[in-house]
Amino acid sequence: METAFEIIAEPNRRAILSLLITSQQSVGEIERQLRMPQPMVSKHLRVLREAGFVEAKVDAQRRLYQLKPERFQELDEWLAQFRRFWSRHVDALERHLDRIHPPEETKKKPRRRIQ
Amino acid sequence: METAFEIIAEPNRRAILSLLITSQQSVGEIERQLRMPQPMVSKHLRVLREAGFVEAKVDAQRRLYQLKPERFQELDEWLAQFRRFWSRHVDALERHLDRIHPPEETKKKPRRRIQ
DNA sequence: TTGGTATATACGTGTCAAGGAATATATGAG
DNA sequence: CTCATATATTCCTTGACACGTATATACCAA
Repeated sequence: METAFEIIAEPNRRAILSLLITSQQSVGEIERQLRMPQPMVSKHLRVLREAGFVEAKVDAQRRLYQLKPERFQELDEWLAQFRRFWSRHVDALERHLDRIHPPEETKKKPRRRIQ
Repeated sequence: METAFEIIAEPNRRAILSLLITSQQSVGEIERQLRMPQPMVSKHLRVLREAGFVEAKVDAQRRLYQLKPERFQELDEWLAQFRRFWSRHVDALERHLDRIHPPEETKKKPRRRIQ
């Protein structure tokens, strides 16, 4: 279990990460919100921490976990390779739809010129 | 193995996907470029095809595989949740670095004003 | 038909990680 | 100290899946 991809392959870990977007959370808070046994939460948090997705601050008996950005950027960079590819397709779809159903004259979202 | 995340957790599958960015490829071409046994290539391609990451066109005995965009967009949407979070951090880091080591007067990349 | 090339599938095996249960460690309160 | 709360760790079992080998299927050529 080394790559960022393997880490986020696990659904419960993704759930934890999403929870932490809003704000830092203690283990107990995560446990309650996700209705997950506490040892399971701790184990997933350990994986996330060792992988660099989160970090923990000590607060008395509690540990407050929060996101760290680096690994997300790494994922984003991999995806970026494909972005040019799929945006080509979005453009093609847009052109197609525009032909079927021409865009209205709205000032707000100027449509990209064809060619 | 249902989610897009599980599909791309496998390194060989990511390698195949990256290969296909440039252009469509036959199974044999992938096999040679990745130095991977042919049955392994076929099996990973099956997973990728059933998951909607690629599609195959028949060309005589060969199958030409190419990328499909939808699942990539799905991954991107998940990552997007975190983008606002990590860009906050990039900004903070930039401000920090600027304080340590003030930016030169270069016309090309105007630095964002602090506050 | 036979043979050759290209790709897919089936089967057996080993590894690895997720999950559950029990227990350990740490900190605070009284 | 003792008890309670919060979190971490250990042990075990089980299932999934990646891989290798062998074989099957598909298509073309002669």
